[in-house]
Amino acid sequence: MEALTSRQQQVLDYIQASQTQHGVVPTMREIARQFGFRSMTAAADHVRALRRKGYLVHHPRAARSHSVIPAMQTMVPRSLINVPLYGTIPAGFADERTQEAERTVAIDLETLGLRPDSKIFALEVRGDSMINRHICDGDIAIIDRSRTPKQGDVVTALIDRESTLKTLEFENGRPYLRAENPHYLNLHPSHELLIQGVMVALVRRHV
Amino acid sequence: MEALTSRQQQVLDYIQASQTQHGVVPTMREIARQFGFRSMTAAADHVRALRRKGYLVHHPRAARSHSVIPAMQTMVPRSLINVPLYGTIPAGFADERTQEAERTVAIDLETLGLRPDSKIFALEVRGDSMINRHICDGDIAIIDRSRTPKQGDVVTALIDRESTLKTLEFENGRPYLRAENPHYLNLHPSHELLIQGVMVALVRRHV
DNA sequence: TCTCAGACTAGGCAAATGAACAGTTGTGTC
DNA sequence: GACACAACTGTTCATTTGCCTAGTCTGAGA
Repeated sequence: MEALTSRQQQVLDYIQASQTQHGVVPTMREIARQFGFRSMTAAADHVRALRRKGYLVHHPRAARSHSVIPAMQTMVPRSLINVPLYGTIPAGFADERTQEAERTVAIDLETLGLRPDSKIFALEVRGDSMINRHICDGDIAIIDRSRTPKQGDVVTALIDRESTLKTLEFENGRPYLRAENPHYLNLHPSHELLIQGVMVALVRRHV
Repeated sequence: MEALTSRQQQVLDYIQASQTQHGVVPTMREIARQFGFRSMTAAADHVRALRRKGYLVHHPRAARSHSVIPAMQTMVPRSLINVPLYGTIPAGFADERTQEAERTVAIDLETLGLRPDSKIFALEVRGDSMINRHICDGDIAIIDRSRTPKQGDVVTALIDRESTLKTLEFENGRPYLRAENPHYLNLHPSHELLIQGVMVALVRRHV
């Protein structure tokens, strides 16, 4: 894609910002006013240059008909979903409980390399039981419920009506949960092990 | 939200479809033509009803200025941006170099608690020099260039034509870069310290 | 020095467009 | 029957808006 001059970039940015903020593409006169042009031809020149270079398409003679073609958007169609973010997962959570989530996180499936049909939710990490796997208190774990857990996976499981993050291990064919911190004990379930999902990604806010 | 008549629903669907397919909202005359109305007032009446019932907003007298309000969008306004993801940041990178990024990452500004005017890019972490701060090889660091680095911040700085992630520290008022791994040496810059940005978040793909 | 493209000023035309007014028709409701 | 309202027709008007012509200025190359 042909490079833009700094002024052309400014105009493109303004059109794009106006489109997302007001939902409407600016007219030539609005562009001219925004940049202090006393003539609309200046704006028209820039828009023409942006069209020529392939950053804009438009329907001739139609009002406000410019469409920005963000390079990224056209090249990589992004699949974005909002997933619920739980502080702690209550016992027996199910799909219908989605509205109980306090917050949501926008997840880009492609960036994280996930399949579109994955069943995703997010869980805020409590404590430092997984610190040796570099999962810290306050981190947001992205959990896939549709994935079948394998040995060594970080999984979230229901223990004493609270869900905790642990590493799934096997001993003599029997699964148990290993904490990645020597101060924590491993959990050998007496009955059935209730795994809620496999951690597939992690997001950390750095203050 | 007030219910729509079937005809109003059809008009709303057409406006919405036109917006996503052509990127442009139809005019009154285009709506009329689509439905075979011989008068634009019919279209105008429907659009007016949709406005009254809260399904559309518009800027009076502005052409093609109707915006559909999908229930979801109005409830959760998300500010999502695509940021360039660099493997390594070449020396002297600047705004114009954006197109050199191999990939992009979709970032939800709200989830990460970032200001909308932040200048963000992403950097793939190489090596384990920050392992004691739980930043691993392969992690994606989200860097804000507009933030002023403070003591203790994880920053990316230009060392020997390669950018590395380090902790910013001060000794006798002079800044230096500390590695969070005892096997790595701290960097005391001889001349000027070139800090490219402050790490504000981290994303990790967990296989 | 000449040329060319980018970035503008100035003014104007014609098409595109929203909106208003005055009606008509059908459906349901009190 | 009176009334309200959705769903239209037909027409006109005032703006809004894209786009055109003509020309200036400036800096980078050839």
